[in-house]
Amino acid sequence: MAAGSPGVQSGESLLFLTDEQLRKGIEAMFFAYRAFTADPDRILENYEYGRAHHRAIHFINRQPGLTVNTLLTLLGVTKQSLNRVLRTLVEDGLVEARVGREDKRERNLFLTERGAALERELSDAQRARMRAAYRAAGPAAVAGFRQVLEAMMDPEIHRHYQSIRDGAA
Amino acid sequence: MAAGSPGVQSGESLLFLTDEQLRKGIEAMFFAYRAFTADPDRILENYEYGRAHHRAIHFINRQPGLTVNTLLTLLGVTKQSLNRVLRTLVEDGLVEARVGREDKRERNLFLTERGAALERELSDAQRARMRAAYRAAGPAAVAGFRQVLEAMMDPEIHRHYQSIRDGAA
DNA sequence: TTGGAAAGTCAACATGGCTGACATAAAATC
DNA sequence: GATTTTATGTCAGCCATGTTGACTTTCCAA
Repeated sequence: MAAGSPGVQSGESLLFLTDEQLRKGIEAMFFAYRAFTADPDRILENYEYGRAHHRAIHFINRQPGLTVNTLLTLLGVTKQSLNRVLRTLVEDGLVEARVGREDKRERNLFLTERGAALERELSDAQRARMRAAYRAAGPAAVAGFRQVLEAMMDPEIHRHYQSIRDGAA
Repeated sequence: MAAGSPGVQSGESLLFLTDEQLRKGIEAMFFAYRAFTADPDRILENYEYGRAHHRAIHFINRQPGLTVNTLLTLLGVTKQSLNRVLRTLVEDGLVEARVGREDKRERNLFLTERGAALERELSDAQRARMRAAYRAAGPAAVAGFRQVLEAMMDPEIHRHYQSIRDGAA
């Protein structure tokens, strides 16, 4: 592993690929992600929920009616983990799981009014921080931010991401 | 909460601040961070360690001789949580905790050769993904990526980040 | 009608957060 | 010199959330 050696430079500078630059990116990801989750986490403490509930609520709001299996793929956890979370959300009346119309084995997930209210509270907080960061960095930086993040995702997830990226339902 | 209304546009377009754009950034952060941690996590499974050990090793490698308290601040966890991790790393001979020279209450943390070897294995894997993403996105995008992440951090952590950003020791 | 997929459930376990309480050593302060 | 504060370590226990494995129910489709 040729540490820090960007190799012979072609036309464009490759200095942005040094180990030093990569390390800065890695640390920035760590610190930024912690801030990114901090606001919703604080809100969730007031309820009896955790980050896992937030994620489920987010994607159900995003694609109302999505199946458990789809949600499983998006979240990248086991059905047992997800089930524990979904059960409490359904019991508490934040999520409704309707039997599928075409395939009755499937469950289509929807937020109730209460679920939507919590989703709003959580995403308002998360968006506020993101908005401040976007504003501070400017539109060109935001474009680069998204480009790098997309290039970092696992290809299969990136396909999912793209397919839901531009349309709500 | 004026959902999606960027308000009256001044000279520069504010379309990048719409809720839709923010939502894409939020989801991109989630998916990218998962990929970001996936490679080290896979390696750590072979040892008996977890993500917490990785983080400790990373920062000890970054600032050899740093104190437990400093590490605590960087990681943002309780001393009990960190202690559990540090104890196993010291017992297993990956980390050395030397009594402070000036203040003997302090412990200065260093990686042993074995610790440094694991650090290299982990960061090589993490850098490989980051490098591929950087290369795919290009230098301008990388600059924007870092800008947005820095703007997203909590101010206090951002100060820490900046102070160690450009120098190794 | 039967095989297999989708979903739900139970049990058990690991990791890594947390709090609270307490111990020790050393520095700092009175 | 005595006291307080600070840095660290440690024990015990709790919680959230991830895991695997085994099993059941439902129901589509061959």
